[in-house]
Amino acid sequence: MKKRQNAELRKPDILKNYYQVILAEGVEGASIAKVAKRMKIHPSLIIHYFVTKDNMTVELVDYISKIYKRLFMDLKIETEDPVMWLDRLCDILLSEEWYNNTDISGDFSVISVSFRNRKIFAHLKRMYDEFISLITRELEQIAAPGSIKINDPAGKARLVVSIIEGYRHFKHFYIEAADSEGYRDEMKNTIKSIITG
Amino acid sequence: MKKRQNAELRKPDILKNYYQVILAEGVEGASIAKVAKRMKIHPSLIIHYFVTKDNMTVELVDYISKIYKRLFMDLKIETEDPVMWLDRLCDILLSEEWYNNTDISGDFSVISVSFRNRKIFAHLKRMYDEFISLITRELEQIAAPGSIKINDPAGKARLVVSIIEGYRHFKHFYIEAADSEGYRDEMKNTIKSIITG
Amino acid sequence: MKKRQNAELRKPDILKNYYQVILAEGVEGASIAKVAKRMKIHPSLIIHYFVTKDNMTVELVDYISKIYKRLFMDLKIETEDPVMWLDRLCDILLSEEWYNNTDISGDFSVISVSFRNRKIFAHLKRMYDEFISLITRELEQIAAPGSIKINDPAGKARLVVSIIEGYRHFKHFYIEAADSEGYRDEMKNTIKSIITG
Amino acid sequence: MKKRQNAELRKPDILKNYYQVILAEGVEGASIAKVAKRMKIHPSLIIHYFVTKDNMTVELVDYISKIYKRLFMDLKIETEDPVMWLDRLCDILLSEEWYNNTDISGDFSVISVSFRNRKIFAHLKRMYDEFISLITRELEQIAAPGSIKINDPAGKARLVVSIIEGYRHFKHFYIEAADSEGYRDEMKNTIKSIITG
DNA sequence: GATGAATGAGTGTTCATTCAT
DNA sequence: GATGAATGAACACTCATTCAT
Repeated sequence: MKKRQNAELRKPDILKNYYQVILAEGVEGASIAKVAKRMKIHPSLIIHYFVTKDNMTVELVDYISKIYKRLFMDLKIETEDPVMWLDRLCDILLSEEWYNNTDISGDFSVISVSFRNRKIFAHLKRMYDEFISLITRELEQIAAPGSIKINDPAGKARLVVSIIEGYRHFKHFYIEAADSEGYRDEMKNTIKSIITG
Repeated sequence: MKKRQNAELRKPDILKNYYQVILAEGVEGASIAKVAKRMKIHPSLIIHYFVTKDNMTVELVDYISKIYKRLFMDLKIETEDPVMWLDRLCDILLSEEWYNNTDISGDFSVISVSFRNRKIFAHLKRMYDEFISLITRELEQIAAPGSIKINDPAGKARLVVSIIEGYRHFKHFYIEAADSEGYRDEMKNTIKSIITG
Repeated sequence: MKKRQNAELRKPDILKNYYQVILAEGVEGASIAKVAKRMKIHPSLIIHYFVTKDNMTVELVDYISKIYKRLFMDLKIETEDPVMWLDRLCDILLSEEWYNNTDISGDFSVISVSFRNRKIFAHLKRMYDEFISLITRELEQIAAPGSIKINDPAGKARLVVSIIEGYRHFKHFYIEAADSEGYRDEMKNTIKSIITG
Repeated sequence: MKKRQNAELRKPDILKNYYQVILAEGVEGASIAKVAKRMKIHPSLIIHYFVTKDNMTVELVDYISKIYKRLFMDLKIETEDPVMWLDRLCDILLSEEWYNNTDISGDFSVISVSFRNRKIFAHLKRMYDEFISLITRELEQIAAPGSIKINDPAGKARLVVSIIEGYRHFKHFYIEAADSEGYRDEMKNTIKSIITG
């Protein structure tokens, strides 16, 4: 009846479902049993693959990291002009699409766990590190031609990431606010002025 | 054995302990039993006061709100000069002290719950609304004398709050970074330029 | 706010509500708390009146007995002719109205408790004894003129009661059966032939 | 320590013990924990097999049905003569042995639940349906030779079942009555006259 | 008479996990 | 690889009851 699969295939599948459960019910509501039910497999099988729930959560962070990274790498900015490139980059990071693809609900869930779980903290930090490097590289490319000057691109990247996080954080509560577009514009200007300032 | 108390005294006491448990073990680890154990009372007494755990969590948000508000109201900025006032305000919002008093771990916990619990969402939003009004009022006072011009103080306040949240969010992962002070300075400048820009 | 009342008035009121809860949720689902909630009073007040739940249940049986007795006493058979009287009596005991007034669901609940609770058993038995006497008296009156002969009216009454109980018992499962009327007719004939047989 | 068993063996065993607990303490007193204690297994194992208590109760009805059916099927009436067969059948249905084997206390418990639980109602009704068919078939066999005439055997069977239920119901309260034997005789005559009448 | 505080036992159920198959 | 049996701790919550007010 059940197809035999190997870990390579099965594990990401389980993680995906685990993440879905977390999105639906939060860390406090997620359990191995619910993931198993969702997948119509036996809970023991999940243990078989991940040994402990804790383990699975750690691997989940890496799974999310990988997805986010791919998401960012897939960004296509179709211009060579540094000014437009920068503009486009800001647009993307504040876009509705990016906001929706990067699931802030799930992020908050795992981040909230990271306060008490060193491993999760470490793996999440690595994810942020990677994100910052990616932004840094972008900034360096933008600055390369010389028309735009960016001092300390790594430091700027950190600022940018932190502001984006604040934006997402804040947006959760004010998502439907009438002037959300005006708010986003202000955000964008802020980021741009930080980068070039 | 039985210390007889009333709701007025007991409820905040329970909430305080509930919060401590959440800080120590996260929402996913917090339970009525653990709170009761901490207080050396019977779990059912907690139910007696709050009827459901959900209820208690909602009341916890209000409890936190009240504390944050008082924390902010108690700020004493001892100057009359608008420029220094603004400087001091930024200092405070980014200060180690403020960061430590406003427990981001707890915040993330309840925020992460707010994604799935409408009541908690509403009560948390009200807290943010209040925080924004407080900042708005500060900005209006700063702008009142005329030496500093602040367009749309409410909008600015929102930006500021969102940036502070991003700062706290980010700081969690980079708290021990060598140049955290430099980072804070950049943050402060960013905020100041946003307000006056 | 709350009107002070005395036991004389309050107790039957509580019993009435207790009975309603049993009808709605069965003995297994009935609790002091639920009765209190229904009446918008404090559970302790119920304890104050009845001391224990067990006590209250025993008093409930007497309360039901009283109602049933009154129900029977209020029957008005408007004829003097013994044959018609008997006919009418059977009609009543098998009538939809009687069936609905005597709540079999509640009866089963308390009877099922009577298997393990001696007091309840005793009080319920007394109720049946009374019912049998009432029927016996009816039969004696019917037989008095001499046109109808009834041997051992007390024994007959017992048979009648037992058959009516079986009828009610059975009806629960076959209440909507198409030929329920035909079934009732057969029942009626059976009872009549038992009485006069 | 752990005796490994499978559902096929374990489930009826649990149901048997559940029934015993219900007999001893009623539906209102029966709990998963008590059943587990009785069996010296862990309560969660019961949940493992039945998922919910409700489920278990439904399955209990089927378990009882099966036992009753087998009880009836095992009846051996050793005669070929229709008159004696009928006589013997009535004897059995009113016998002390049958009364004791069919536990009326348990019956009342589950019946009282059936008023509020549709599933239990349905499963109990099916049990009665089966019992009625069995009696119907008996009556048809009795009538087959032609010496005894039985009109509408199915309808008669229903009457018989309802009277037996009334008998059992009533007997609970008058079990030790001095003339219980006389009462049974009258019952028997009533039933016989119904069938052939 | 009426309420609220407090208890402690008990409820059904969920959970992560272990082990045998 | 996959499932089912089994455990034991924990969960939120309900219960009847006691006591002080």
